[in-house]
Amino acid sequence: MARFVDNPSFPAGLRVIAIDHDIIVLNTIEDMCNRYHYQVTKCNSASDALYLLERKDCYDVMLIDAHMPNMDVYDFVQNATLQLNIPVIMMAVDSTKSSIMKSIEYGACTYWTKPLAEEEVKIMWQHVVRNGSTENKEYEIVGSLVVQECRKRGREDANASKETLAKKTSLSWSPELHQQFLCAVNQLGLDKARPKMILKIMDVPGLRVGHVASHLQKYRIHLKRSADETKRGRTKSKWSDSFQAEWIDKVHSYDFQTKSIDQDRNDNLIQTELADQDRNDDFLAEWIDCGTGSYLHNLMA
DNA sequence: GATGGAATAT
DNA sequence: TATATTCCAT
Repeated sequence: MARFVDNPSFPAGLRVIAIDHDIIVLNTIEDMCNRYHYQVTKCNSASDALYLLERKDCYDVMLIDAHMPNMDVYDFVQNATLQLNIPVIMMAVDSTKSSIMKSIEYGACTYWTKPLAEEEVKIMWQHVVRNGSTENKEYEIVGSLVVQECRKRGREDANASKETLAKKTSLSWSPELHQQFLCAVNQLGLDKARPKMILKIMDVPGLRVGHVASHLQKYRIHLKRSADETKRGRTKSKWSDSFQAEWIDKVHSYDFQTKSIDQDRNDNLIQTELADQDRNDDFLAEWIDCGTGSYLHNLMA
């Protein structure tokens, strides 16, 4: 975004990558973009798209056909948005509610029905501005996931695949995401919670079973350590204490103003608030004990 | 083959 | 350390 702030000619020069298997569509897009002095790169195959997107920071916005041959476009869009932090606009002839919803769910910022309306192209830059306003030096915010940019920039081979894009990011378990995780775990019961079910209950776009499995593993280790400490009579180890405090503090600072849309989650937050008012110290213990006492008991036995 | 979980790598 | 990935058992 910085490149636009002091640029009086903006949005002229907006860098657009258009991906569609149909050359005619690409040419139409190019014509329209030219009228507004956008700089267009046309691309009519999945492999070209991957190749062009290998280098980051080359485009401000991506237009992509929802039905590219030889490509799982939704998966691609998901990975591309995570990695590139640019707005993605999906295009298709059909505009059923389900396809629009799916596009948005996978990270597209909007969905255009073909043939494209010139007005849409004209105001395309607004999506870039909106996207940029959520920009942060360290994080990209994608849906409800926060993804840390990968620091390493290893060389990549030419046959870049979606994995190449996907592998560069790592998920950060924000307090709110952890909260959702806890809700799911408690709903299932800690002893019965399995990654796949947790994932299903959390229902967070882009979150994968591997993410959950890894987090669950860490979470169990934390619980076990905490239980061991208690067993040995040391009230609370500095370590587990700071872990608890960290989550609690972040949850507090995060969300009590921005209530969740999701009613379940809202309820959980309210529950959290009440627990906090009553006994701040016992907050996490109460929360964990809810339905998971037996697991803790087993650990401590 | 799908899944879960521990071990291991990054 | 946090998270991702691999490896092995079920």
